[in-house]
Amino acid sequence: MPPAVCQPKWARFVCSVIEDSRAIPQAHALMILTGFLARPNSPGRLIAAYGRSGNLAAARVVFDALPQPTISSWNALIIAHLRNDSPVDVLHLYRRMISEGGVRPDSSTFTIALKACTQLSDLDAGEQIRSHAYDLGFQNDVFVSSSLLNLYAKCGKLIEAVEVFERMPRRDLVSWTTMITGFYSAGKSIEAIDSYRKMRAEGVEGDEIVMVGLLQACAAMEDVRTGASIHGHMIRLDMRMDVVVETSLIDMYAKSGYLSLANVVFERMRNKNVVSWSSLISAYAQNGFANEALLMLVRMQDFGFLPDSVALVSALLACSQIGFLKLGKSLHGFVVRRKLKVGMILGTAVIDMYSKCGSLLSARAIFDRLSSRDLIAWNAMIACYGIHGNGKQALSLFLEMKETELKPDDATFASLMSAFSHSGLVNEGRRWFNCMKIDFGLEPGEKHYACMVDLLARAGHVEEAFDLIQTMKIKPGIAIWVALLSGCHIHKKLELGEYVAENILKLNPHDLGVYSLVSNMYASARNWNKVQEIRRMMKMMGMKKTPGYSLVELDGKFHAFLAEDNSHPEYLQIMAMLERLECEMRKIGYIPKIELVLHDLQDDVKERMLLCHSERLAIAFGLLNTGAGMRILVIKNLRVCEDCHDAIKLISRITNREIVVRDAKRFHHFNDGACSCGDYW
DNA sequence: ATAGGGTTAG
Repeated sequence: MPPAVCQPKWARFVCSVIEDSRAIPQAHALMILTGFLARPNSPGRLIAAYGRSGNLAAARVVFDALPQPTISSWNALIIAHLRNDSPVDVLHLYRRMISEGGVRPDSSTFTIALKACTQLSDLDAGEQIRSHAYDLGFQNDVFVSSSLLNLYAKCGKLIEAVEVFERMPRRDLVSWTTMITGFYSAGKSIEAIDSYRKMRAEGVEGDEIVMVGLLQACAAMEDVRTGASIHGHMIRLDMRMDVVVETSLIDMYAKSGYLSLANVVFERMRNKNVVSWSSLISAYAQNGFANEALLMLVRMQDFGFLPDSVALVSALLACSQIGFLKLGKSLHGFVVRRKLKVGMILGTAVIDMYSKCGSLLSARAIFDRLSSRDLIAWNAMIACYGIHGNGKQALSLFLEMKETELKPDDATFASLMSAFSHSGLVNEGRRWFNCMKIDFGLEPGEKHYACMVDLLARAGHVEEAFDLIQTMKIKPGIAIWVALLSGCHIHKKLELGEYVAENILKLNPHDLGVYSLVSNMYASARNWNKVQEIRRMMKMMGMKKTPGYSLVELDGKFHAFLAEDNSHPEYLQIMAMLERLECEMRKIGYIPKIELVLHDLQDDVKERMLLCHSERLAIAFGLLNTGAGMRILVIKNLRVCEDCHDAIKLISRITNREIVVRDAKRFHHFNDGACSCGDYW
């Protein structure tokens, strides 16, 4: 034992050195030599220091050497495990402490144990801890209560959470914040904002952490007004803006569609981390700016940040949107090389990327390799088969899923029904549409009805489709009537068609495509007055057609084509190619469907317009710039017209190429004069 | 001595 006079010195020395993780072992040795370790709180300090430095093993050695660990040592050891992401061990140690007896757990013991339960979403363990804490008289402890409140809220037990909150004798900023984020994570954003108002009414001042919760709630509601006013409030009060707050601001602006504001916040950040970069990438990807998202992925690496799985998921989403298979593949490779765990979210993103880039088989291979699959993963894979027009596979996957303990939801059925509608599987469609309601208790929504009407009407069961619409509890929207109308058009049900057309016009559609469908209907019925009227309506309303465009990738660069687009540098070669092809096509029976062109023009001008549809320009460009036998992938934002569909089939045969076109609804794999959709689109 | 509330993704 050192002389008593030395102790304060030792204490100061040990305490200062213990903050430096490299010096902990030396401090440890000194503490043993000097007997300092025998002081009541010293082992706790040492264990905590080892815990902070991530050296759990050493923390345990110190603890195990204690003849009679005090509560501070127990707590320090438990906290060390919580800090090092071992919530399972936290509960383990907690139970060991209880069963070994000798110490009385205190408020922080319960607090930590409850936090571990929250991380594990283990409500049962939480209940045990709660009852133990209450037995020992901690029911009014703010720390225990807010930890319990958090556990309930994060596990979706909102009623219990509110109960705990209301029983608290004293509510401080932390308990309010817990309640607010609890409401947010239970999907009750309005209640979250309301709670904040109540908190202020009780005179509690907010800090930057509670603002994060509020911003998340605003983001969920896409309420930029409230979000921006919170932002302003923070600036006025000169609150500390740390990375987390700023990232929440970026997310709030992005989710509300204000990308430029999100970008301003991002550019002004003094400290950026991987999360802030990821949130910006996600902002761009979610708003359809694939190019910007991918640029940011590159830029973050220039700034020394390695993309984490969140950034990769967003980048994969961007690849899906534009059909960037090459980059998607190399991102997948990056994931494998970095040995990132391909969890469900990343796995589903990879599946979605392969599928939307036309590689259905790769998508399935990844799906089969996932170690666990949740509902979203299954839904995504079923949707893959759907957009590729493979209804039978979609169904068999659905049946496989039914055998798991997962419960199909409305998204599952939306994917399944759309798969049926893309494959013309009428009987299966009828059967599972009814099953959805009867066996699964799911009320079909707009999407499900639209698929069913489309399926029935196009298969010729127009009246049945019409009857189905009559039984709907919700008011049928434009999509449903349009599905019925195209069925009427195909099957020449002119009388019903005119009635449906009237219904559609009453709903004031804003899409010019809908008007041309209606106009075509009237033209088939030889109702020229109506055709004229619609033409006048279209002019009067000054409606612009959504410009159709097609994308094709070459050497990592994307080339975009509009219809009749002469701006591309290779325009002349492209046109020459298309004319050459048309000549060949006519020899094997191609007749341009000039009736699809609505304008009052000479026939040869109409033919020319068809020839210059964006997908054909993109395909010709692809043919010109890729070697024989290479597959061509074209992404189109609108649907492929009937004439292009015919034409591309012939082009695939003449050029002996596999041509894949992804349009607004689905994939068309053209090969040797045929299309995978079998003209069913 | 230690402890409760916060950011991004399919």
